[in-house]
Amino acid sequence: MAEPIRIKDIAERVGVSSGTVDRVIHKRGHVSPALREKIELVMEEMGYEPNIAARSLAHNRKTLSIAVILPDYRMDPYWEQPKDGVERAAESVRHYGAMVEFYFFPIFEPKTFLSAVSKALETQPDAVLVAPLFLQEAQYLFAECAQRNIQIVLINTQIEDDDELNYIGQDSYQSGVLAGRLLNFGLNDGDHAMLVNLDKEVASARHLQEKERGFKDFFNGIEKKSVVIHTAVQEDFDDQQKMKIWAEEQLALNPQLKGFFVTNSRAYKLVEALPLSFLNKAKIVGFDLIAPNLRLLEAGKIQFLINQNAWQQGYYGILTIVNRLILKKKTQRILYLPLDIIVKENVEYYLSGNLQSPIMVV
Amino acid sequence: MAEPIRIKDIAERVGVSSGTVDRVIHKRGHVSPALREKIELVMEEMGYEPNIAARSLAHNRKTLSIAVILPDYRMDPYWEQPKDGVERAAESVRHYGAMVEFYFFPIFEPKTFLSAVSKALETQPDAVLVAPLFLQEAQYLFAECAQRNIQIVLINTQIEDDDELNYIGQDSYQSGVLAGRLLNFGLNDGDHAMLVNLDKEVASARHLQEKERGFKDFFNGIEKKSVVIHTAVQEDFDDQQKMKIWAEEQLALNPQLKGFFVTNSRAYKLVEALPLSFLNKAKIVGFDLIAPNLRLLEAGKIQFLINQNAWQQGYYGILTIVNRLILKKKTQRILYLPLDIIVKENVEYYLSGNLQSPIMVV
DNA sequence: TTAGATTCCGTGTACGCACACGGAATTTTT
DNA sequence: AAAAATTCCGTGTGCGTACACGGAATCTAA
Repeated sequence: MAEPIRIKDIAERVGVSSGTVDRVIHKRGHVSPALREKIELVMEEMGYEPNIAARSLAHNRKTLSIAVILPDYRMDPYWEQPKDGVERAAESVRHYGAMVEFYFFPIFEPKTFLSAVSKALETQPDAVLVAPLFLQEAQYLFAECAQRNIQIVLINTQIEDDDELNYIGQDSYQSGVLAGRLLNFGLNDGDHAMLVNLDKEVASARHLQEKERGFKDFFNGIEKKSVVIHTAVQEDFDDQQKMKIWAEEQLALNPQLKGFFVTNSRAYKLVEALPLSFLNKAKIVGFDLIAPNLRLLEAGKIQFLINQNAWQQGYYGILTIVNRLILKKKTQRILYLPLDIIVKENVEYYLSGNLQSPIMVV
Repeated sequence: MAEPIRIKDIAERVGVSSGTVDRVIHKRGHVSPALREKIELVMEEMGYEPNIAARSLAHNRKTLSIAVILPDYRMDPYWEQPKDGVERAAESVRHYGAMVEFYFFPIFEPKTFLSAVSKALETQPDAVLVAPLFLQEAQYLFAECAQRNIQIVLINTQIEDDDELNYIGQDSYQSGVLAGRLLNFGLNDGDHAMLVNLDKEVASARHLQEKERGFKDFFNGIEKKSVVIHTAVQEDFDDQQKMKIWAEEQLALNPQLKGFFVTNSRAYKLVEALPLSFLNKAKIVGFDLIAPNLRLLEAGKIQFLINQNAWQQGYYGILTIVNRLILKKKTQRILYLPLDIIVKENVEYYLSGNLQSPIMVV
């Protein structure tokens, strides 16, 4: 077995001390250009790989503070997942000196988002993990972080930018296409289907638009079958009365309606509003493994759920930050998490907690 | 932030030296019972958690040899996946002193399996990762390992045992049920479907039987629809001529045949044998993301692939061994990997290589 | 030419843990 | 009761890295 190369080895090879090599590795200057190049060359030649264990042992007196800005999980079960993922990751990296601090804001309230951002930035964090639901307000956060040199990682909502913005989450367009395919399996020629946005205008419509685009593109692309697509927005998803009335209207207007695609985690709200008689033959595709959806999946009222891996968004978000700032590993700027297709038979494997144990995180 | 508890801390608290605490931690004896209990109590109280980085730094001179016994990947594309997973994991844990050595045997040849086992055991490995395709011959391996105190981890084929056998892979029964559900989506009342075992008798039929049981149980459980299930075994899957003839026979015998479930990764062999005219309307469910299957999925000739996560079986297999024997972490004895449902739209996320980078493995 | 400033580089220590070694205390043997 | 054996426990060193500190070499200015 090839003995791992140590700093000492390359130091001896070059004929300098390990301290000098260290300065080159960390680009701390105070090394003559000629020497530096020579050392870099030898490092390359010998294939030096830092010993991560030793490294983390050595400089573990540093502490890394991470501010996590998320919608209040008490207002929407979806947001429990990233929160739980963050907590789990925080636990795993605690001995690195990484600490996370949560800043929750009521969903749908841009102003309180801003005040959460302010509070977070006041504490001078080294990094920020955020779900930038509001485009406008997020820009302010980005600007501040860029200026103060704060590492920033986005989850849930992807915002394109010239800057080095990091994103962990789903490919919205592709998830729309996937939803199209799944719904299509259950539909016959001539059936109608409806895409439903159970969300408020104020929330960043960006990723919902992308899903819509993907969904429609799928149905435009298929042959041998024609399915008519309707779209609808319903902001009053929390008012069960209104929902029921609205749902019945839709069914009355479109007797051919056989399938629904709910673009976020609120499929259960739609199911609760639909008449039972319709549910028996309806095909419904939604998102996310939250409790109310899971019950309906189990009961056969929802056919497919697409897992957005919200838990992982939080988990990998924290790991990415620690990887960058403490372990100094390169990490990819954009990480698209898998679009898991969930049915009754495989749901248990995705209820966060299965795949976490075998992974060694030091 | 709560300062992490060190050995030194609990030593001071008890009034002994760190060496004594160390002996208690590692159960190395030479500590009086009274003291031992006291130390254990204080460890519990203070919530001591070993610093894994320091630990792995300290005793990294040990080397761990792992023998990996798998079917020859050159004979079946499926077996490239666990091999690749093993190699990737081996690379990740190389600096722990873990070394893997492969022992391949021609698939379907129990005798050469035995000779691979012999060769492997001759090298006195500390652990064995094996796909125990042949029940009888595997028992010999198990007995030897138990006697020599060699850690053993099974992948692919689960063999129940009183002993502490470790398994990483799929839940075969459940994957059969899942296949049933997926196929069912595309079938109508009165359609016929066929379960096909493209395998040789000699291979452990165990997990194939389980899949069959699950598949049939699913169709027995559904209401409102009746689907007739046929089953078939075809050992000459490598002979394209025979396959074509056989396939046409089946179609002639059962004109109602609309769907196929291939119980292993050889769905592409069936597709290659089926007439094109039939393929356009056929529903086919298979296993595994190997190249020939992927092409057909892309082309729409295969509707669903169930991912058995063969790559992960190898990867986590090695990680589990290292976790146990080097990092001395507890690991679960049985790890059922997710049954991923793969269609054209989400396949790219599962082609091993996406989720590996953000994970910190030291 | 020499003192002072500056650039460059080597030395030493700490991180938390594992383990070898040897000393002290206790028990057993003579 | 002294010697030997045994049990019990403390000390010290090394793992590979990060980084503070200070010494040596080079350069600048007088």
